[in-house]
Amino acid sequence: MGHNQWLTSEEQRTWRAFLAANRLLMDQLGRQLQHDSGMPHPYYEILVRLSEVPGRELRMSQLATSSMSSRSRLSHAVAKMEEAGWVRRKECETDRRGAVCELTDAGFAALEDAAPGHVATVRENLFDQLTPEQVVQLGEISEAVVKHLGGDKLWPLGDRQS
Amino acid sequence: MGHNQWLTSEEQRTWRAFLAANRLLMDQLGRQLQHDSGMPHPYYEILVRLSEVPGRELRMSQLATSSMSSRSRLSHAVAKMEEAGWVRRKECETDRRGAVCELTDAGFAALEDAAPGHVATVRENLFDQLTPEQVVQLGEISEAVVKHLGGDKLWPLGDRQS
DNA sequence: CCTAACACATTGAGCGTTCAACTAATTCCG
DNA sequence: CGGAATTAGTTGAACGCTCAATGTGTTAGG
Repeated sequence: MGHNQWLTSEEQRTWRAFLAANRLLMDQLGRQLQHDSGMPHPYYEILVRLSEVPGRELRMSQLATSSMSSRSRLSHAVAKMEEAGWVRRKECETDRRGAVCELTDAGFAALEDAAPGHVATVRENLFDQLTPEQVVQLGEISEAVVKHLGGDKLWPLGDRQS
Repeated sequence: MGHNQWLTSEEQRTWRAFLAANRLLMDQLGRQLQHDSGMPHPYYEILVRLSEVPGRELRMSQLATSSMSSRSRLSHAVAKMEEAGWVRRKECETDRRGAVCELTDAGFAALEDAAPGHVATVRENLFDQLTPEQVVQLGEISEAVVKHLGGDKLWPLGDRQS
């Protein structure tokens, strides 16, 4: 692994602030979404992915990686969301093992309902606290981490065309 | 709240990278800790706080805020860690409602066992991917978020003496 | 071909977290 | 002082996630 065994004091400081910021931010986001829209944050992310793709449907596998879920997590989540009527499972034409997950109109509507409050929370608690340069910096830092953790296959993050 | 309703495209990009980085990083950390040391990441953080304080004991309430737990979460967590023998509950002398949580020798040992692997994972997946300037930037960004989210009362984060 | 290895997706048990409800002690204030 | 509001901490049910195991379809290699 890296250089020494321990963190420098600058790294320590950063690490602790990072942990605190993340937990506070994510807790806040989750609370807001759950309270105002009755969905946990990961479900929201799944709906977003589906809503952005042509046909509003995706193979379970691609939906999993693009929403950073394990397959298992996604299965459970889709089961719940199917009960809620937000999503529908279909068989895959080209691979009989596969399943395709399709966003329903009700699901799209739920997403449209949830989005404004969610975005406002993100803005208030993150972007309103940062300078424009810091927004860029945070993006670069995050992309470096994602790149290392194999998130290559995530989506346009690398911003080549498409 | 903030300016407009939506995020700029730069903010969008940053936000998605940030979400991906966080989930990938935290999942990795949790997996490593659980696998190698049999504890979830939040428990590790609690042990760390206790280990750093004189007497290795803290009021439940302070332990909760300093580890960014809800009271309820901490109660459940301490119950589990008490079963594991890592921690012990004592009555509070000055407030009969209160409880004090004390780190046992076994708990300290468990922490010492877990630390090297954990730190190595943090280093490999975060700090080794960043330039020294980015480490500073991430610290500043995180502190801005923490400050807004009322993490004032967390701990020396604001780096006044103490 | 036909089997062995692999990939897709689901399932259930176990666990940690949340939320709301609750007990009990303390503080505030008229 | 004495009652109301606040604060400390716990509890149980509901729920999402992880992990390991399973079923089933696909691909590769002898």
